[in-house]
Amino acid sequence: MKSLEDVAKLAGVSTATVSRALSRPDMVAEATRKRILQAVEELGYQPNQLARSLRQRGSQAIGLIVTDILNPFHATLAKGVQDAAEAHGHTVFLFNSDEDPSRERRALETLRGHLPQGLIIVPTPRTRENLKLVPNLPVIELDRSSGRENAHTVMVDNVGGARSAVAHLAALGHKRIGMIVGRLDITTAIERFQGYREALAAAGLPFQENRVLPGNHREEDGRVAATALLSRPAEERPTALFVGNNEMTVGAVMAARELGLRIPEQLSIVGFDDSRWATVMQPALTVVAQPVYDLGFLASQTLFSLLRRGQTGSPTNIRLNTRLIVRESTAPPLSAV
Amino acid sequence: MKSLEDVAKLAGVSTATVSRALSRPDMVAEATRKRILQAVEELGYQPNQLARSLRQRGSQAIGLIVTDILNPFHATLAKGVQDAAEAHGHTVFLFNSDEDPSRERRALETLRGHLPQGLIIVPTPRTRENLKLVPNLPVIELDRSSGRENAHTVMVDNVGGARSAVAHLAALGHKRIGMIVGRLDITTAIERFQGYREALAAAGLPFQENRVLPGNHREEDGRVAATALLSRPAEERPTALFVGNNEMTVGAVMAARELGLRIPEQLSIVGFDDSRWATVMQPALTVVAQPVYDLGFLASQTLFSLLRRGQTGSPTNIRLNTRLIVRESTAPPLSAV
DNA sequence: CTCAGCCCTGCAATCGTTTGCAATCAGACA
DNA sequence: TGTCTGATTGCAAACGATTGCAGGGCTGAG
Repeated sequence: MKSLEDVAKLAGVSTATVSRALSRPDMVAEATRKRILQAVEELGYQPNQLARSLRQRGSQAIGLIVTDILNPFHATLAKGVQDAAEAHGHTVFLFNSDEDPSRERRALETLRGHLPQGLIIVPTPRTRENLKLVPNLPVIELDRSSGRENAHTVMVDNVGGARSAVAHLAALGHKRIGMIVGRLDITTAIERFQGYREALAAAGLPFQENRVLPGNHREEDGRVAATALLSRPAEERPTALFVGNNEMTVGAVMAARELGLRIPEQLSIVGFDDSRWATVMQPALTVVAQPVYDLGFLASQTLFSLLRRGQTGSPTNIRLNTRLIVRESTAPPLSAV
Repeated sequence: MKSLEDVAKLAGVSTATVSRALSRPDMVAEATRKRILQAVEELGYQPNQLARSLRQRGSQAIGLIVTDILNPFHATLAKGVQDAAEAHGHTVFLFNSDEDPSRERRALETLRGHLPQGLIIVPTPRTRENLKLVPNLPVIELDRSSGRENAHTVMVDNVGGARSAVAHLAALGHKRIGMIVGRLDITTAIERFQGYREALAAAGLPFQENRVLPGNHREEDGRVAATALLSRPAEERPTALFVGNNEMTVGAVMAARELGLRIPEQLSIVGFDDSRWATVMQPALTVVAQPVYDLGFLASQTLFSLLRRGQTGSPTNIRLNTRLIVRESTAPPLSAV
């Protein structure tokens, strides 16, 4: 590795001048600068970020902690965040909490050692406490809320999205609409559940607790919950299902197939969050689509504008709209035909 | 942020002793160490990685550059790499080249500034030159080969995988087997293409150039290529298609649907690389499955054993086996029934 | 010709660790 | 008691950048 000193020697100046030539070009004379830049070129010099960050007490980096990088939803978030960060000349340190608060904790400890400028995090139920590890770090909460006071958040309109899904089912004539909801200690699940109930009420349908089952966001949970909901006698069985996240929807579809229920004739399904397989499967799935990439990109931008302006008084709270995409997995119930 | 000095003051020793108490416990007296550890605990001290790495001329981190983080294949690789790295107490700096050599170049420049211990990279066609930016860095090439001499590689048996897919089709009675191959400047595509030809030869089928079309690995390329191959008159049209990567397979399936070809009755399809939608779509897709997570995990492990032992003379070259999973998208051709 | 003022540049301290070397101290041994 | 050994500890110099301050040279005005 070449250092500032090598460049300085070659250009016949001091390291201070080289440093200035690179970071504050207007402070050094035209001729000197040219000479320095040439030396830089010749040696293939690249600044040592560690030394720079150490001296400046802060790196040109931000942290990103998602809960499941294998989920395309999170991968897309990560890409959005990275693209925006790159445009601001920052590096992203990506960590994976796997929904596990103790892994999240470790990620924060590691991250802290690298003196990031800020953090974007998809919270777990323990994020509130864990964030005490990084007391003065600007944080943007992404997709979910941790419940901290004055937190900056970038999320989608979960209530509205759920409402539109369930309203769609109700409009088709469904009376018995079930829901597979996520973990109720996570805000997205809570909000989607609320939207479900609001839409039922708006359609004049009764809310029945036994038509709702929780799951832990994984495919298998969706299958188990759907199997339970759909195994009941035909006259009680839900004719439509609203599923609270993408992975569980796969499970629900599989369960319906195993039970021999044809979609959409015998069962309508709406999922939350669009995905590759939702468009490829047959029948193609009706979903509440989220602007996932934008979510990540905006979170990143919000963080950077926060960094530029300093922490202003009032927190930023962004909600992006969802969009109902009606495909082939929803149709009027048999009885209504 | 607390520093070594804060801890030293509280424990009544010098910073040198604190440093040693943490990194080489046997060098400091039992009693002192206890006192220091308590001070560390009390202050919530966390070492500044930047200072440490600067001094040690190397960070506890490795770099990972993949070509498309949105592709679940790469996301899974990343998880494998990260899990193994974490087990070794290392951080992973993840970058995304998007198959773009100049982005790859920038990633390498950024990475270099952080003094990583090593690098795991999914090469692009320009990786050979780009790697000159990081002259002495231990590198593991993942999934593909860049063509560098003595490179360490961790890949799958692409030739064998392709052979098994095409042999399967031939055994079903297909005579006209087409292939959608990737970019022929990427080794995975070259090898899979080779496997395709070997299998044809082994089955006594002629190789016909006009049954093979290249694509750029994206869904759209698969659709275009498949449309071209399948639009020919029924008596020339391939009755089976082997597609060289996961994204393009989606496109091929879509194209077949648009052309009104029923799978598998009128067209058999085998894809390379398993995925979520391949199991969910109907008919479920027959695929050549790769041990993706293991691929990433092993690459990471290989890198760490390399770091421990130092660069030994002979390069490590690992090939993992693929596995043909026969589902519902392959059947005997109509003519053979 | 002198001197103020502006540009440009260099000196040297600093960021928080690690680590070679030297100093200190206690105990052992003759 | 004097010396030696070995275990602990501290001093101070790195690592490679940034930056406040001061100095040197040049310009132009008086």
